[in-house]
Amino acid sequence: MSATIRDVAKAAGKSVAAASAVLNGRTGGTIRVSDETRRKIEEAARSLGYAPHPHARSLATRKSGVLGLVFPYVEAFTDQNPFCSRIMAGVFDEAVHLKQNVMLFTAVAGDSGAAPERSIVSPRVDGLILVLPRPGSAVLEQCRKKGMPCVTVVHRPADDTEITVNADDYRGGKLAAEHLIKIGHRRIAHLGGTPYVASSAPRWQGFADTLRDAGLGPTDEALIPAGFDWADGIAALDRIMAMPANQRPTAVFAANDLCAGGVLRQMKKLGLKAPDDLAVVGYDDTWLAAASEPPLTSVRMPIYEMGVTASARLVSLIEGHDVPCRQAVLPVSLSVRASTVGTVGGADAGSSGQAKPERR
Amino acid sequence: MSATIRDVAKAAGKSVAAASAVLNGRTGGTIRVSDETRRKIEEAARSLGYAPHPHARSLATRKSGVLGLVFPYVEAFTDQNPFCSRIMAGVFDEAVHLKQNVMLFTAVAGDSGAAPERSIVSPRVDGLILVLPRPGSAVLEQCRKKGMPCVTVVHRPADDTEITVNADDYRGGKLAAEHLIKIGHRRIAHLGGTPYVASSAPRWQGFADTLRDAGLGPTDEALIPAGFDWADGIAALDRIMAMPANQRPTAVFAANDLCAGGVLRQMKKLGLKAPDDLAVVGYDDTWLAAASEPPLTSVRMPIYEMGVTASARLVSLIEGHDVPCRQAVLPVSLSVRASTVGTVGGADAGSSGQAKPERR
DNA sequence: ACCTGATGATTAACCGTTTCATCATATCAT
DNA sequence: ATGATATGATGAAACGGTTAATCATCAGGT
Repeated sequence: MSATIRDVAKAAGKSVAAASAVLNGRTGGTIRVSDETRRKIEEAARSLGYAPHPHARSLATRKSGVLGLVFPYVEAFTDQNPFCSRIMAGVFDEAVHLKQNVMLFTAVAGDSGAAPERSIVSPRVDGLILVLPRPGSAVLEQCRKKGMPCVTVVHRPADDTEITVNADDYRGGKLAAEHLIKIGHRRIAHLGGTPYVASSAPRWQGFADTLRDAGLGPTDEALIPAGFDWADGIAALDRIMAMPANQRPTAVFAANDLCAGGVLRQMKKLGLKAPDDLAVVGYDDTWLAAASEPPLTSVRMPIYEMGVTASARLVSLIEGHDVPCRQAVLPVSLSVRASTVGTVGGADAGSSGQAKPERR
Repeated sequence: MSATIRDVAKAAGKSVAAASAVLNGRTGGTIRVSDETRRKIEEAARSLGYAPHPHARSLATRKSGVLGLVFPYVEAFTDQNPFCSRIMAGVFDEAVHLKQNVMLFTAVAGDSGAAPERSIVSPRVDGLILVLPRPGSAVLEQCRKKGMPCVTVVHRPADDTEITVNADDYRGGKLAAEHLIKIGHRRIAHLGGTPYVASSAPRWQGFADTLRDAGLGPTDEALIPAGFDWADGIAALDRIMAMPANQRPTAVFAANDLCAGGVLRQMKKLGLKAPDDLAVVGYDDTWLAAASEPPLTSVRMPIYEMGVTASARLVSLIEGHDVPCRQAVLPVSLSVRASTVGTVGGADAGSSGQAKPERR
């Protein structure tokens, strides 16, 4: 059907080796061609609409030009939490920029029941980006065994040879605590602490250390176990309201924007107003934060940039350059909005969250 | 590095043809093997940890086992609108079910500036799913030219040979209008009508026809041009409030949930309450609808199912079965919540939107 | 003794590239 | 003349599979 390199060579009256060299710009090495030959081959390729067959090329070069992006569970794409989409956007954008393709996987057995790591870790991809909030992964182990380049995202590294991309979770917890302390709060709780999620512990650490340094505990009540969903926020608020009024926190630092949204929703239902009755800080600073009512103060996590970084590092790895600093930790910042400091900035609802990132 | 089929054959003391036949279950045809030989080959493959090289196989069989999923713009993944994520979820789930892989593309030139259709329409994939809200596409043309199997989603087909997956947009518009008429509204506007988006016209048609059948217009004021973003909703409400009170609609049918969310937000800012001051109907029935305040009545579009359908049809096409009914139109329904009928169903905020779809 | 058909398995071509090893010719210094 | 070097180009072997064509052996029927 489609023209092959042999067709091009024949049409130009030259050998396939010459054609291959010209078409790949590899004419500086052992193979040399005259300008005349180059012209003929290029002309033939153009007029035949030649495009190299990716699989044939991959077979010969042992490079596929494909990055595998692996999410830990099937619901990743359909989550309310925009985290996965934004990671994907960053990974994809940078991959395109580096002329790589992206193939999608989830690290759970399909209905065939076959072990997914066997099919994911294959020459189909040159390397893998693993989004791994929880420790341990058969795919990761398989990568090491087979020597497949691999970058983990939101993963606590098992040892320092692992290439990781994380946000500065400790600092995130610290920023939230500092902000709430600075605006006068004295009883502050964290909704979070999911034990198996890698980023939970450092966030709590940063938060707790800051409270301690300010002489404010942390008390036993400072950690209210909560997950990352809307429903977790609703449940958490109910637990707070069930506490004796004199122990009840005046501010909370939620696990993420979605959880914080649940808190705000439940407050509204109970007739409470943020920030007066309870100040609320979210995490991630997705567009949800800017769109919620009232707009949510949130720790901005550079999710898109984490995706970009992961792609860039993986490609470095694939090309054989060892990446300089194995464990990347991207900076976080605080977006202050009305859920902690009343109305800010006049008529505007605060900045717009992370809706439309720019390329670097 | 990894074991090849030749290694397996050697270890079993058999030919590669026999090994290939056994390992692919192709032993009924021209090639026959004894039980003894089969056992030896299977044993050898297991002990060597043999896995076939995908590219070598693809090269020989001219099938890659990869579906390409093409979004029209780079922001698809990072959009506030969960539409693209949900399509992707459906496509991916069904692909996994059918033992296919998914590769991601966007139909815009990367920073190389090269025409994307040349690299997307390639033997790298067996077929393509094109999410194409707007008419015309270089990728689509290229597909037809090269004979690559191809399914479009949310696309108005150019001719009836095109395989498409759509929701019943006409009925969606009708459902929204019927609902609002039934609960007593007489001046109803549609925020939408984006001319180049395929689904806009039929939605307006269904809406306008229903109004007409009820003897309610549509009047000139019944169509308020608006796009699909939060900001479009805000702008639309401002336009409505600028109208003379006796022409102002008492209900609006918004382009989608995001747009409806913008309307609700702006209403809150102006001290207006839904549904008393203005009833609002959204479209898509994503989780946004259930989570907004008040919860939004919305036309449910089976987005996830559209993705599933697209995958299933593409695989049929690839396998050579012509699909029975070329233009699939999936049913829509109406999720009634408090933004049109005050508090519904007592304490609950209405159903939960389309958060966690089940596999069929 | 000879043909027929079934059974079990192999050989080799092919898929479309890349790339190493080699070759032919011309130029240039000795 | 002769060997060395540079230039331009080619043939053929990988890469790791699939598969059509072929072959060897043996049992059964005539």
